[in-house]
Amino acid sequence: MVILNVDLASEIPIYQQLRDQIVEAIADGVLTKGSSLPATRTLAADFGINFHTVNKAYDLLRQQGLIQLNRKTGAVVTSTVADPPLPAEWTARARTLLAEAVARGLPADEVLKTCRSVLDSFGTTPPEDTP
Amino acid sequence: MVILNVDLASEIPIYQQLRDQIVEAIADGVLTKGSSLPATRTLAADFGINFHTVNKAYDLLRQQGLIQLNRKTGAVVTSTVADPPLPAEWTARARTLLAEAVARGLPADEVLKTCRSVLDSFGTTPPEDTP
DNA sequence: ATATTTGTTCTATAACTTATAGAACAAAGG
DNA sequence: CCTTTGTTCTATAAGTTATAGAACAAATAT
Repeated sequence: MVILNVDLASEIPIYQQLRDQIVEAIADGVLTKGSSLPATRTLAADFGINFHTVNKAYDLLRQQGLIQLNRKTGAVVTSTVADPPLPAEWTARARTLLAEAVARGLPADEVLKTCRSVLDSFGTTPPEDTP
Repeated sequence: MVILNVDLASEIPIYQQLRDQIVEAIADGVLTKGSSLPATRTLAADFGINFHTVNKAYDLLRQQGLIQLNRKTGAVVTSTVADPPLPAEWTARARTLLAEAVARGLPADEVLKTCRSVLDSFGTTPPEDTP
């Protein structure tokens, strides 16, 4: 299973950390269509957190169409979103993030280069063996 | 003064909305070095919010080196950050945001194109007349 | 020197969010 | 039928957000 971790000292809520890491694992190709995620109770036990917290992360991912939740068989990565336009909310967050860099004085080209580096880093992690 | 607005129904905390909008105005060139921001009490009165809330937004901006707060003369946009490397936190947020797009199935080139569009949109808003 | 304006600090309350907790239910596979 | 998994309900506690009042201090204008 892909390595997830939880930083209890982080300002980012735990459920958000889990969701973020799973999204990044999908983008990385580490998790692909059909990959299973650990059960909510298992992951909770692993991290010493509550399974409701894990469930909240999974439910976010389900709402975003990235995973499917089934009783007994558990959480599974879906195929990529069939019609994946970026929501307006995504663009708003991108605008804020990029504005922060530009407001700091970085040239737009350099910001774009950083984004390209991040995008290029996806897919370099070997996918896990799906059982 | 640059148009700020507050959406009380938003999930984004009020102080964060104000901070985000000011950052974007700086990136846009609408606010430049030396531009004044409204006083905390003035902005609070304009929006029917508490001046402590506005102060929290201004304090974030001050911590990020984007504005300077002076008693009596108020908040002023500083020159761009002298040595503006992007903090690791910025890159982490970029990674999460970009991962969301890629996880949805968008090709990296298309995501990059969207980022470029956003970056290109900065600076197209005419700067305000600084009094 | 005083008044005014602005940010800053302190204390306090209320509502909401996050995380936890327990219990139970329901679906599904072995 | 048992086990495993997600789902739902109710509840509490701690932290965050926003508000509120009051006061202080710095700085400018008069």
